[in-house]
Amino acid sequence: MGIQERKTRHKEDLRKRILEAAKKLFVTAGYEATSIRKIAQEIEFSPTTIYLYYKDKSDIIYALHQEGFLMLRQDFQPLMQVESPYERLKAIGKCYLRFGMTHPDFYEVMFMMKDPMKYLEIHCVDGEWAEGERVFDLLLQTIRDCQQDGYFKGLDTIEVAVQAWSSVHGLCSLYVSGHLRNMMEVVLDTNEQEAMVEKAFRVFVHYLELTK
Amino acid sequence: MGIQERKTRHKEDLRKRILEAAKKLFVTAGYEATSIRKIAQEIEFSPTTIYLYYKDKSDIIYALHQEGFLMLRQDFQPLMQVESPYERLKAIGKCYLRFGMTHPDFYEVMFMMKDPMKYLEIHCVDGEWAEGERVFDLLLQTIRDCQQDGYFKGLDTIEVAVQAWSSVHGLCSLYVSGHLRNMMEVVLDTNEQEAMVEKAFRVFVHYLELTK
DNA sequence: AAATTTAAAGAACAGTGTTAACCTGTGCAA
DNA sequence: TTGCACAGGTTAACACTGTTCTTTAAATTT
Repeated sequence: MGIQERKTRHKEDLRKRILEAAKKLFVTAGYEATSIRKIAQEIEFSPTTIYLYYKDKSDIIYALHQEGFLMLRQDFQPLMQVESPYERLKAIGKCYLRFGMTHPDFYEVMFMMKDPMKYLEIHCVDGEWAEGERVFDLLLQTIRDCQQDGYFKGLDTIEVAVQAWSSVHGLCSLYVSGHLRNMMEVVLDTNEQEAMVEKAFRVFVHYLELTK
Repeated sequence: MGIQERKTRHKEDLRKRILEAAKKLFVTAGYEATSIRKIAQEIEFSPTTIYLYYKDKSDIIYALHQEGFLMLRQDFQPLMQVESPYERLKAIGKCYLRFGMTHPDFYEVMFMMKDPMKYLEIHCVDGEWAEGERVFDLLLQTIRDCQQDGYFKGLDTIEVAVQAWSSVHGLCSLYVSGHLRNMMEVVLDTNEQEAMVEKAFRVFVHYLELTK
């Protein structure tokens, strides 16, 4: 049935077009400005049509959430080739920071907003955050490798991983939310927060080096 | 003019009652559920009356933002008596974490939401985030004291402070947003994230100890 | 050709922040 | 005492939001 195929393909196509329109609005105008009606206007369909392809708005932003994780994993992939575990760990940290700073909107959806996490709790069985798990596993494995090289002696792998994640996430989220910027303007009157993020990261790396 | 006084006092009173109603809704139902109309219903006034006392909604949430910083500073105050700078630093970190975990809604407004920061940019001259500055100064001074005791040798005070802030903020925000919870459920099937926050904090403290 | 399924749209509901226009009672000067 | 200005408060309305119910129109199947 070639007709059936073409129809389902067309349907998948529209589903994709909705997501593309949502992403366009999302990255240009931010989450606040991304409404169902504006998405509909973008693809020249009725707002209600969107509900034939996505359950609700949180379903769409969850799709973006997943797309963000795909991007992040693709950024991470080449780093897995780095042989030295510790250098790999540093590279992961740097890469994570760069991702957050170059895609602040995606970072917000992926790691800061409550909505996508609530979506998981409601729609999935329980905590089926596969995308997050995959990325975290990369971190876990790298830290395990570091421990075999003598780093993080006597420390629990998971605890080290959560702490490391918190540190880089803390920098990213303070950057994305604008809190770092405001603090910088007050403490030292500069708005070169990018430089400060890098410097703070280096301080963290300095701490890690002491564990060997 | 006793009458004039009573009137202005009554006006101040209503301004306070609006904020109290907003806070009540805020802590019981979260930010999302705190609407102008619901606040008005709570104080049994018309929604438009609120606009006679607050410029707009962001003005109200900024007031809550400030109130949160007042609470945090009050929590911090007794810690300033701790003589040992390093013990004081640890106490500040613990206190910050506890604040975020016991008042997640306030923490969100104070350190995670973009709105209050944007309010500052628009309404004030430029970066007049006095409340944040005060708290950060406490951290800065404590780290300076630590450095005199031999900690953080060869490191920049501000960079150390930003890094420390990022680390505890990272833990808090992952906790508040629910991301830590979801990750915990996947990696190790437990939802005792409070314990994990504490453990990750101890790992961080362990790092800091190595700088001496 | 008739019946049925399907995609899309229209209208509407309940909610949001916010503004302009309109009362309505109080205080004061003529 | 009358007229007036002004404060505090409300009503109605605008322009949005996400979402659902009902309806239309086209395509497919019988």
